Amino acid sequence: MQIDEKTLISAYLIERTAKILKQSFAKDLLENGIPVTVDQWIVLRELDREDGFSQQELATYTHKDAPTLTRILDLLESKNYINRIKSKMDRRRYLVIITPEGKKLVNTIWPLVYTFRSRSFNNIELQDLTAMDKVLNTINDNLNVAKNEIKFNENAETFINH
Amino acid sequence: MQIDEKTLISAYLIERTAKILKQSFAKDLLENGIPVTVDQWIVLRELDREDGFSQQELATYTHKDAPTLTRILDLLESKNYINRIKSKMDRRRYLVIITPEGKKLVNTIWPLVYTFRSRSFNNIELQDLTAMDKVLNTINDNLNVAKNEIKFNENAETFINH
DNA sequence: TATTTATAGTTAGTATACTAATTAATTGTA
DNA sequence: TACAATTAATTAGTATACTAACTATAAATA
Repeated sequence: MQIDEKTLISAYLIERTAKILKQSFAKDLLENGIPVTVDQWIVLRELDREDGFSQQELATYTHKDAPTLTRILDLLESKNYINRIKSKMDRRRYLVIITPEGKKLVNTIWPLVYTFRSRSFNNIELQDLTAMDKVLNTINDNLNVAKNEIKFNENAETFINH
Repeated sequence: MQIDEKTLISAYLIERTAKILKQSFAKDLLENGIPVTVDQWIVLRELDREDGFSQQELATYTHKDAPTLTRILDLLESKNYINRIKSKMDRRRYLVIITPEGKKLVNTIWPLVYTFRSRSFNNIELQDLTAMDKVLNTINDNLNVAKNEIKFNENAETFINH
């Protein structure tokens, strides 16, 4: 097998696996009657970790753009899981706060996440995982995207889809 | 570092890299004045490889669902890159055909793809790539999705985002 | 053959990614 | 201070993913 064909399959696998990870966890949420989507969960989880962010900060941490975050927050607010509070320091900003109901929902979801993670990464050897991370980091470097990014090992939890 | 934290970072990297691969190639298309999106390219490329498929077959090969494919074909048809021809054997079906203009566009895009692939997979060692593929295949197996899938090495080209 | 069931494709509606434009408020500067 | 530039958030529009419902046709079966 030639290197070209090899990288083609690898790129396919990266894209396919990312899609499957998201779809599978979405299915888990649905089957457990969780009334938020995967992307809403990402935002809610971050707010549970620490709230009072401006929307801009929250967008950065969750790797969502401003318009997308606006709509996700609209949905979360209509379900009473978050609130927007006008900042007194800067009246252009809102501080985004998670509600008690939001915190309660987050606690319901975490066990599903842990189960999902151990299921998806079952039977994988640590040395292979290390090699994969090396490849993925290299691709990211090659595509010149890591520069303004928050370090992976500090903030992976705020972006990952589950 | 514990295994839990390790898998968290790995999952983050998979999802992030998939996103970056797509975004970067989309940027390449845009900067080169290519008048189709990445997903339209995926469909067009498959039709250039072999056309005359029904939409259902095309949907399977490109990993798109029927409504998504309908809309992508609508866009490609309005740009005169493909045509739908009513099947005489089964009048529910269309046969999807690439036009000469479509073929011309595909030939314009291929060089961008090869450049993109070698750029993104630069500085990567073959043994690490092999380990990564092993991990990704295991995750796919763990999430029970490989069963009805076409074998990766036969059809990666039809799905990959670039 | 008539009816039921299944299939191909489309349409409609929601959620998210992305770009561009808009509004309101703040900051920088002449 | 007045004006210009910047920033935070929203709104609007296009593209795609996903689900559900619908139309037309074909296949299965009573």
